[in-house]
Amino acid sequence: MPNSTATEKTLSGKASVRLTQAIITGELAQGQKLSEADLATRFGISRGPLREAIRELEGLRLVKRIPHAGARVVQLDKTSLAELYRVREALEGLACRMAAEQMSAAEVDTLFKLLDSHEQDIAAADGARYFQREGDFDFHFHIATGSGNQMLIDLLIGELYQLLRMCRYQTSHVARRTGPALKQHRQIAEAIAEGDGDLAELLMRRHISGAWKSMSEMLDNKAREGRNEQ
Amino acid sequence: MPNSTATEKTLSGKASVRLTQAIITGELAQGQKLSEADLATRFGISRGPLREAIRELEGLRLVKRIPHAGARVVQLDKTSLAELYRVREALEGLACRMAAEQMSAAEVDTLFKLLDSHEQDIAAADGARYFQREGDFDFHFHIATGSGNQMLIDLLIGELYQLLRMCRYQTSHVARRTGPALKQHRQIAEAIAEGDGDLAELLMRRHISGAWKSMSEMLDNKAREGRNEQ
DNA sequence: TAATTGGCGATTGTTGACAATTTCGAGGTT
DNA sequence: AACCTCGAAATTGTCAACAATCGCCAATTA
Repeated sequence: MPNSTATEKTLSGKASVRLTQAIITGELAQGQKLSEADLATRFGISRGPLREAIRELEGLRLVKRIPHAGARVVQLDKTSLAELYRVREALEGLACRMAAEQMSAAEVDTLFKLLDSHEQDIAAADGARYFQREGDFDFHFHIATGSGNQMLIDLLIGELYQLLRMCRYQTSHVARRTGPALKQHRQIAEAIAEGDGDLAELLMRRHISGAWKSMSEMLDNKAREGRNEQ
Repeated sequence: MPNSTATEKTLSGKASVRLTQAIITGELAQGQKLSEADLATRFGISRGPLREAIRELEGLRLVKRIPHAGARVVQLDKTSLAELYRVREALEGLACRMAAEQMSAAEVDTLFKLLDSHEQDIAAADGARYFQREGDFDFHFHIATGSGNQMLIDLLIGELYQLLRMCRYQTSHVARRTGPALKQHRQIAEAIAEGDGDLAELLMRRHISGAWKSMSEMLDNKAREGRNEQ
């Protein structure tokens, strides 16, 4: 529940969060065309606000619009995901370094509490699911915010994370190793607590490039399965 | 003339580029409110397309919108600029590394031709002006494009560079040392030509952090002058 | 006199009808 | 049979009127 923009009172705002949800959950499939008339009637609003909502999602990079040809949900093929992770590594690396340099003691404390909470969730029955679905983002969210760099925060939370959520949600059915990830999170948190910017950035970059490696393999497996099924 | 989006046939598209120009040149001052009715009549269009244009600029981070309270041109104070340059260093560093890793020979050639052209412009009478206003961007544009990472390209060209252009255009009256910048550009281009990603990233980061240092000093001087005038 | 509240004006949000453009299919031609 | 052209339907873009919300100023009250 990010909802960065505090715009939930206006119709276009409501439509925007609803559309975002629909896209992230896959209710609107990747590459699917967004018919203005259809969606407007489905949401019970006029086409005006709906168009603005679509433009808002365009800003979040969740849809691509072509004049006179309509808007489609963005397509995340393997190439795009590789690009996304590469950019993410650079930006989150920076965020992590800045967080280490200037997070307040209270914020660091919250960070560790987050980790404890996640550990418990994982111990629980369906913890793995929860962790991979949204819990993981709490950690990265908190670090991004802790960077204190508003532009960086906007870029990460407002754009990259939406795409990541979409990708992750739609591949959440496959198993994931949550153990290593949590251990890496702890290491990162400790580097931040010690104010070691160099180490914090290094660990975060390694964490993300590892996540990409894992995701990349998974996509290959999925592609192979798909071929075999046919 | 970036105009990434090939949308110039629709009214909202035209209004968008016109607004962008007005903001970058300072014809619309920073922090100024954008009245829908006023701008619509000034552009000879209806409020509908104009609203969409404003939302487009919101995506470029050139305006900030608050529901029921209107849109204002973004305010670039020193803090925001520091944030911008920090993010830019990370992203252009990455772009430069990737460009070094995989730019084609033809692209590298174009890069050097660009540098030659810039050198001549500087030699000319008002070369310094031209260089600082737009010519410099050609160089960074080309490297961003050469990274081959579409997401990175969108982020740099679609968002960061617009803000930089605005900032630079509006401070273009002050003197700038163009010599060192051009020399650094040459060094970067050579690192790219040799495929040395590490060096290319290092040099680009240094180039940008140096640019920020120079810009930062200039802002301080300006602030001091302002104080003395009063 | 200072703070509060009420209403008035201005601005933004929303709507449904209308215009322009693209797309898709039918028909004819080579 | 394949290709091109033309036209109609569907979709997007634009408009002007209407409704809702916010900010400001004045009147009122403690």
